[in-house]
Amino acid sequence: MTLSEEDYIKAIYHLGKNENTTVSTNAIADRMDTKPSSVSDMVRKLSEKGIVNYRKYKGVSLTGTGIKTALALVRKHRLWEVFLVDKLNFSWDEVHEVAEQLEHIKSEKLVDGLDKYLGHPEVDPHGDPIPSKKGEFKKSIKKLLNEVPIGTKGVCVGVKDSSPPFLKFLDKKQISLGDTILVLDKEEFDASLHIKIKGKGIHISNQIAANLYLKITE
Amino acid sequence: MTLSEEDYIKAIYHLGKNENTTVSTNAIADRMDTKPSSVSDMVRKLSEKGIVNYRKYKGVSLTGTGIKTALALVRKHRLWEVFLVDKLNFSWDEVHEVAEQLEHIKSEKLVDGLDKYLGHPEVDPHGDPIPSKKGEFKKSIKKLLNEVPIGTKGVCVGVKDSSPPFLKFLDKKQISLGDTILVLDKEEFDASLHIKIKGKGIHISNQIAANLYLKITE
DNA sequence: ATTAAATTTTAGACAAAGCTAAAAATTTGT
DNA sequence: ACAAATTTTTAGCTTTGTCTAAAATTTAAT
Ligand SMILES: [Mn+2]
Ligand SMILES: [Mn+2]
Ligand SMILES: [Mn+2]
Ligand SMILES: [Mn+2]
Repeated sequence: MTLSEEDYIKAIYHLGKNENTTVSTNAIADRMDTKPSSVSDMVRKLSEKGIVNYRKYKGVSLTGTGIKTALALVRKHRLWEVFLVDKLNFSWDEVHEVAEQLEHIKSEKLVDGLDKYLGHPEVDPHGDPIPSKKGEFKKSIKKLLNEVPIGTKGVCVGVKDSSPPFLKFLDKKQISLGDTILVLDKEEFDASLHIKIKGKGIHISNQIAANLYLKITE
Repeated sequence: MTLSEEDYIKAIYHLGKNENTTVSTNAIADRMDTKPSSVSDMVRKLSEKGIVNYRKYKGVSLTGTGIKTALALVRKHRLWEVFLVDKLNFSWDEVHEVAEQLEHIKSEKLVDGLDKYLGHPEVDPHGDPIPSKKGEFKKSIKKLLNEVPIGTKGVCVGVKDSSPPFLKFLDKKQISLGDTILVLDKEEFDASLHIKIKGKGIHISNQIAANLYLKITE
């Protein structure tokens, strides 16, 4: 499998929304910053190799082997992201480009070793689940922090309100994207939340929570 | 710089024996498992890019930029080898193939982060020196263990006698390739050696020492 | 139901990196 | 010194992955 083929497989996988819905030529071209004609060529080749199902003009989807291949790549990509953040102190937004390269390194022993070394992590720094060696993984969903039940744990992955005052306020409260948040309790009076973040408990208003997206696994 | 170009640059560097002697087309082809005609093509291309000095039929050598590029690659290769052995418990002889891939990952932050994370190692698991970020590094030489002065430290990199009895004996003494050895003392009587290996001191005959190669830096 | 618009595929070219076979240059042996 | 052997280069082809422009197909609109 070439590097290029692998990137196409991943793109088809992600566009299929973790389901295995059929995706269009243009969608792949857009995502990969390439031309539709190049996609047509590659998709025909992958089809001949039995990695995708493809009928001209009708779109493309991954076969069984295709899905397996995609999951192995996603696994590698996300494990490397964990490595970069946990061990080399990369920040949330610096990991993707490098992981995009590292995911193509071919060595089963390396992936297994990395997985073990990192303590078999279940999610990457963006809160996305890491498929197991066998390709099993939990679904993840994105929700507003004020809408999840007490006891929920997830990764802070975005803001609804991106105005400077709100971002500045988050900064003051030391809440950053990529932080893991655990909902400890909710006040009945004003629906404000007690959460655990970066090891310590803090108290935030419902209004804040209503503007923070959490990625929750399972 | 493409992956292929990088591998050629490294080959030319290594064939130049860490000096910058001129190397032949066939030597490159042999080392890279490719055909001389392919080498001719690539060498012309690298020459046009200012990475090698090349006169037809007269051999090739690295330019200043060529050497800098080669050293950066060697640095990455050897840092990854340290990572694989120290952190993921790869053995001595399993690292090369994977490092051959990892050395091509492009990210300055990654290399710097890795270097720091590994504690700025000076030699790789084979006892070869790791160039600094600026391209400085110490020379290394290979000597028989019985020929080095007291106080010498190096990596066990090979045996002179590779007969089963000797190898079996090394195994019993728990001396393996890749081990770091420090010469503590030498007995005047029989020139036997007290060495430190794997943290503890042991005593070995001169005959053993005379069949073990040590790679010494500086 | 046609026509227009958008999407997708095909045809033809190109750059990178490799190969084989043939030609050119250099080195070696006598 | 000169023929033979070896080394190196060139010429011509192949594969992979990309592109542009044109043709084909599907979808949307009137
Ligand atoms: Mn990638
Ligand atoms: Mn991620
Ligand atoms: Mn390499
Ligand atoms: Mn090495």
